[in-house]
Amino acid sequence: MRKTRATIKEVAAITGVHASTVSRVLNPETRKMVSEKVAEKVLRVARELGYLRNPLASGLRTRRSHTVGVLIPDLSNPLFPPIVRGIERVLDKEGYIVVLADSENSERTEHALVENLVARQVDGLILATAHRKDPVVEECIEHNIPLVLVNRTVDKHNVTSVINDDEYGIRLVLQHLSELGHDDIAFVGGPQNTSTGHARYRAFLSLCKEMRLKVSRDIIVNGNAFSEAAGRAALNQILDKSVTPFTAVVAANDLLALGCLDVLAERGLNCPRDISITGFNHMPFIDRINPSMTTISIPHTELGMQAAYLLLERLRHPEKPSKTLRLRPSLIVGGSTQPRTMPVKKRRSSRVSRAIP
Amino acid sequence: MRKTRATIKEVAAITGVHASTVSRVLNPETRKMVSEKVAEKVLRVARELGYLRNPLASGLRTRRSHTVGVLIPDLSNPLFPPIVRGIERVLDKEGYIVVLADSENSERTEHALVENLVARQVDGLILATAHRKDPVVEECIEHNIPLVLVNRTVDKHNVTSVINDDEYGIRLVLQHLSELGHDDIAFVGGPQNTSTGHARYRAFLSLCKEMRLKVSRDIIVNGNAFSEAAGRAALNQILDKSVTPFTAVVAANDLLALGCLDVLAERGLNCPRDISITGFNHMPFIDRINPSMTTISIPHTELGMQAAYLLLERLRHPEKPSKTLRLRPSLIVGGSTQPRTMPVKKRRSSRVSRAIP
DNA sequence: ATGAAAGCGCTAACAG
DNA sequence: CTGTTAGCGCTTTCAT
Repeated sequence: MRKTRATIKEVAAITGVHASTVSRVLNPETRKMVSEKVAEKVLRVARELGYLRNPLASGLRTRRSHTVGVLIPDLSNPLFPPIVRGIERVLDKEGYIVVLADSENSERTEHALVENLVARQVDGLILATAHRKDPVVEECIEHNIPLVLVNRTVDKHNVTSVINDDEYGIRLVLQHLSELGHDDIAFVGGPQNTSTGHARYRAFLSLCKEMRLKVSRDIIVNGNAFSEAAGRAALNQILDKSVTPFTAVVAANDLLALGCLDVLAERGLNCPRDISITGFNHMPFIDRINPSMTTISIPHTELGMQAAYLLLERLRHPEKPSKTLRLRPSLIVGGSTQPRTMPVKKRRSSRVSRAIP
Repeated sequence: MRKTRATIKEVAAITGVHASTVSRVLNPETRKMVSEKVAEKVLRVARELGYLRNPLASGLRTRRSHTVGVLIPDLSNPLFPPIVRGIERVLDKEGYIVVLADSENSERTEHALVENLVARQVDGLILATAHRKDPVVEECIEHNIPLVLVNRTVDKHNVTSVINDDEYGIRLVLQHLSELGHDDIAFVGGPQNTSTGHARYRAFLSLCKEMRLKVSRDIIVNGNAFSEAAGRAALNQILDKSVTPFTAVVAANDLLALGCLDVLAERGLNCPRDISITGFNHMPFIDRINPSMTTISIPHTELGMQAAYLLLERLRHPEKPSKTLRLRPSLIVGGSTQPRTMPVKKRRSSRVSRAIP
């Protein structure tokens, strides 16, 4: 490669044809308009010169940048890297590049980033940041920007999205606990302004009913974040204020579950002997902690790949209706759950011992 | 925003000035060439129309895309997300966007990705993929692409890079173990074709000498990857073939250390009672496993941020000589290390018990 | 099947 | 200070 890259014009000059012919050859869609002979020659010269199409120039002309923006709330949350990877794997193969933006969980940042991406003519956007009511999503819809949500949905609009089947995940967890004999089950949920937090909470309520497990509101608390701190706070609240005894805790996410684990340890309770805990998400290395976590494994990479496929489809057929893809998770059984051992009487006393640590 | 975005021309027409004047106003560098009055008017109109500069067009003209490519070998390795985040935080503030590419550890992919990025006129590249001899790096240098390496260096060229001070990290680890009374220390290293693997290995050797710790080649094995499997293989090899007893293992990375932990458990040895283990990198959640890992915490986000700063500097002053920034890590003491308890005699017998599990 | 010409939106000389 | 002009590299009518 030389200091300044070869242009279509140079290829044309050397081949002895006009620039537009070269353009036609180099563009798969118009290749057939040119005779075999000329095409071959052009291709040869282009290769010799190490010609690379300048996407800025062609994008300026065609208004397509072959660039996709991906917005992530927090790349250091282990949930997202595999999603990004899945997205990238697909998009790269299709000749798109991925512009990654990490909003660091700030909605203002998010807005600015989207604006920036749109200014840069991204062909479409994949958002992993969406809340149930999300102004940024509204904005994209208004401006008619091809959009796919991943791991999230919004309430109002019917936006194309690919998500985990959270109800099915909660079902797996409850079935597992139920088979182990648990039927007084506490719930430590996630923020209700996210579709995942909401869906898992709703699923817990409705499935408990369906499976004839007791539902007691005082042992159900939704945290304000998917974090260890929120998990600690929620379980502390339950243990301090509830009157209903329980033998298991369903957490809406592994981080919440870790927080719960801490609380039990602090209060001298043993997991799983005294209380079983389940997580959700199957974070990397979550099975290496002690006790290893019983949790729900979500196909994150697949989530990303499907999101990319859906976006490509949207780019090619913008008129098609949007749809939601739900991927099935699976249960990972770890050491954090075990058959319920304590008879009802004992549980009461144990509850007291928890309340007065 | 309307269907089609406002252009500089429209702003000019409405304001009653020429397009170039608008351009001058909108460009910070040339703003002062225009009178206050006109500038204000232009700005107002631009805001009203929701004007956003088209970076493709300006990039085509100026040959600067304000885009930076970031190449990562494996985003699902928890090492990299914080680096990417740091890069992004800085670059975003400076008006650059980050095109992320994950080579999935394949050199061919890496080559293709770089070519693609270069074709797209990225202003510069940050590579976290570099090997000690790296053809892609050579390529970038040849083509004179502003380049910064992060977490890696190459042997041959003097490429701007920002890395962890691995020697200092190993020093911290050895000091810690030495203070605990260990002086027969095994080493499970990483791949020697990476600068990190190599540096930690060299540091281990030289610092053992400096600190008067015994160095026995039969309890020093370098794995072929920074992975749990490689760690397992290496420690198994040591335990099966070595004759030198040891009371501690220094692993070049947390994943390797995890593999070592597995091997000990399989062989009925207890960490830290029988053998202390140290990791390197301070992976998220590594302190939640059992025993929690004594390891070296690397300022990953800072690594990324500094890489971004160095790249910006390179873009603005390409003539300045390249330099290497070394960031200081710190020691995190966990439960995987404890004072050496076994007297020498006992160690021998314990070695036998390891060899015949 | 190919060439000519125009223009995507912007910036940079050059005038004035 | 501001307008004129040209052109970045490519695609796309429209002719031929």
